[in-house]
Amino acid sequence: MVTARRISGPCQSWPEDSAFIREVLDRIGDKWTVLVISTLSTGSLRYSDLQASIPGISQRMLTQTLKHLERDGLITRTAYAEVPPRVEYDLTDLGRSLLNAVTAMAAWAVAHHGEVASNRASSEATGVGRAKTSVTTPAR
Amino acid sequence: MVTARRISGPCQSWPEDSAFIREVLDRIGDKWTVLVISTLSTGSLRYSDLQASIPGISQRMLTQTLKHLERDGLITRTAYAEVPPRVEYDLTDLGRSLLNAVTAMAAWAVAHHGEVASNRASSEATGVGRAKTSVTTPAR
DNA sequence: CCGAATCCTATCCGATACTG
DNA sequence: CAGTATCGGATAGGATTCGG
Repeated sequence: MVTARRISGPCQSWPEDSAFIREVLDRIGDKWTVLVISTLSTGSLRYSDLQASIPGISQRMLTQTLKHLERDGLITRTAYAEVPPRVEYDLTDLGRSLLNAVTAMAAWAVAHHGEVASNRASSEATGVGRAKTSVTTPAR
Repeated sequence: MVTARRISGPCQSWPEDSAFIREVLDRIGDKWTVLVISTLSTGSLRYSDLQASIPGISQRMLTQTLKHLERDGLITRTAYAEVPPRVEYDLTDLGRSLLNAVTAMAAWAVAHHGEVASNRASSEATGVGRAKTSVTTPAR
């Protein structure tokens, strides 16, 4: 039985909202969504601009990501029926609001990636996550 | 720390930091990490408590997630050499700092999931992400 | 220029069984 | 109680090719 939950402070854990959180994480957790959103933060861009601005992306993944974002109402797609086809993508207000949350995450990453890296290195040295040697018998 | 952003500035995209962002997203983007972190936010818990508090998780995924988090220095693992084995997990300061960013994401999810859902529904009705009917010829 | 469609591979993740 | 080991299905995502 859970004994230690809700010790003190404002109810931090989400009881039934976890489905929503996972829904959002499935979107921003994939490899390219965050890059696309952040690239679009400067203003509308066309398909080829996006592809050029996001180095390792394939057409398949760019198209798929754009469709998902459009479906969720985070970006808009505007196709101009011109002789050389032109399509522009832009963030919606909803997309921009997500950008703020994403940017907070990015700030954390930039601020703490060194810490994480050094922890990971020392863990590898002591074999924390690999071997079964870690008993870490506490002074007790 | 790095304030590193500017909503309506000229150059929003991060040139070389994207690797760090992806590193963090690979961690919090997986299915269980956020749940584990948020569950630990109330205080230290043992293995079986975590498993009970996170309904659909398997031992495999719980163990793997815990190891990753420990390796990155986001949680601590303390094993007591007792007759019934007891292991406690706890967030580090680094883990708590990430929790803040994650909570911001969760707040966004709770605040806007309705909007996203309705957009997705109307997109499905008009066939935005499925058919090739969407030409959306703008007035131009 | 902007995709769609197909193929193929690596990885994720759940279920199950076993150990100390 | 707290894991480890192995199998197998499902999926992400890259390369390539074709269409409008």
